[in-house]
Amino acid sequence: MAVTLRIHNTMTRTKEDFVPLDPTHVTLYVCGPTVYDRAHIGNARPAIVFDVLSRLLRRLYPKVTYARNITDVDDKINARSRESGRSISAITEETTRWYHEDLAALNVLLPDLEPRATGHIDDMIRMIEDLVAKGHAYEADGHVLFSVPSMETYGRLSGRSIEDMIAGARVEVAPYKRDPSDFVLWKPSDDETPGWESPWGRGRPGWHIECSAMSSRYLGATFDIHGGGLDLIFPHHENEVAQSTCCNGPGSFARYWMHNGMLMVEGEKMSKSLGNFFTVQDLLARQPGEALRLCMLATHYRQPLDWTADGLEQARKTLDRYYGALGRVADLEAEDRPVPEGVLAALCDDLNTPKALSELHVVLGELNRAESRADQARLKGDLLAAGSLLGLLGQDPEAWLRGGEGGDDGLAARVESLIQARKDARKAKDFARADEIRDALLKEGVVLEDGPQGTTWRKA
RNA sequence: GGCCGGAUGGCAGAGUGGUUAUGCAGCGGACUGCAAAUCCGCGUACGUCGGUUCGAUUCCGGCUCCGGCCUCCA
Repeated sequence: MAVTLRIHNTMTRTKEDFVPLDPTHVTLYVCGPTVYDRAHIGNARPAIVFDVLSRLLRRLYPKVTYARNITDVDDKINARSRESGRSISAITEETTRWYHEDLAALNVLLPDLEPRATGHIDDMIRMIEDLVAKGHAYEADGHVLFSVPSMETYGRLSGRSIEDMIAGARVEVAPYKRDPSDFVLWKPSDDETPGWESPWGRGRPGWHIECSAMSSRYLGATFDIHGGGLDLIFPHHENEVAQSTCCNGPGSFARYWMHNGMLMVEGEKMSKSLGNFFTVQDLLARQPGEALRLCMLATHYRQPLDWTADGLEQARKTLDRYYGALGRVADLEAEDRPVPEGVLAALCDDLNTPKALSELHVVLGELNRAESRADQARLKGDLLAAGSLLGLLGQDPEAWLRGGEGGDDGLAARVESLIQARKDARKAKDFARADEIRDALLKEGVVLEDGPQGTTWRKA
């Protein structure tokens, strides 16, 4: 491999060379959704970012196992069930299906594994038993709690000391806790709440234990990369580290931690109370998924991303340019090409997607300038190779430019006949009539473009 | 209050101890019957105050502003 992948490791707060535990098999775990509601645009960011990472890893290494969990045990789900009267499973199954549909629209590939918490309760119970046996957890009042003071290095990932947390604690401390910073591994369930039999009675797991149990089951006690949103560093990931390393030994668990930045909307914090809360579904009604994806990749994953209508519009226009160029060479078989060096180098530099996109623009310019068929075929190949690594430019150019799969045939036929009528008018030098046809179509959102091979059309 | 991150041209957004991406918008030109698309050319930006340096947007410190986390939010 010509290039070295470098990634910013939250654990060390520095950019490091990525050296996998096993160069023949790279392992990646990303925190997936809690399935109680439609995915919002903030949920889409890690999905897209780590999708690009997984595509890149597959390019660089012979085998990659990417696991992304589904959290289907959670008190928010329980609350939703009580409010709506619908069963837990109906809610989680429907929400999971929505999640898959939304991500598919964003061209996010499925991970290799998508373990569900409810399928791994036994693994979690075993892990909790182990932690109790090792003196890192205790039972109190029907709960099992992780004993934070039992772990010397607690707080390393999030960079905070136990004193900081006590000083800043703004949550009342449950009376059964030995220490205010202890957190729940297992809690009792009443008859109305989902529960599983355990050595501590009927109950359900705490939030953090599922990721520790499932990552260890599928990727091993020690694996390469763990990803998620910045807001998960504390407490979620810190607690995962605590559970897993206390169970499996120091130095185990994730070797590199990657966290994506948060999303803002039109310069403001995204929140339901401000009414600036977009679901992926809302946005897909306005713009194609590929435009959302490009918009997401136009900002580096660790930076805060300001989601704006303007930015989304710009992303769509950018794709119009790419697909316009690809449409002009649609009849040419693309040469089979490696990913352009500049694009690959940018992605290998801590997933610098904005830089990669600027390199892609260079290729676009070259394609637009290319005169020979050979150059065009080569550059088309470059564009498609880079595009597939980023999860972009995979559509049929004509379908994109004419408004996607849903375009009605009637429109196409009507536009074609008007183009013919305009052609006749132009031949007869009746430019007033020709312009009239063009203007009328433009009012309907159809743009005509006269080229050397005749007139083509696209949606505005 | 504690901990962390950010501030780049009209906008978005990379990057760099000295030659200053990329895109959008704008301006000029080529092409076109006119457009559109495409191509060519143009804009010398790095919050603020100090320090280090021959030289700082880039390194260090103060300040201001913005954002995140502080026990179940991606």
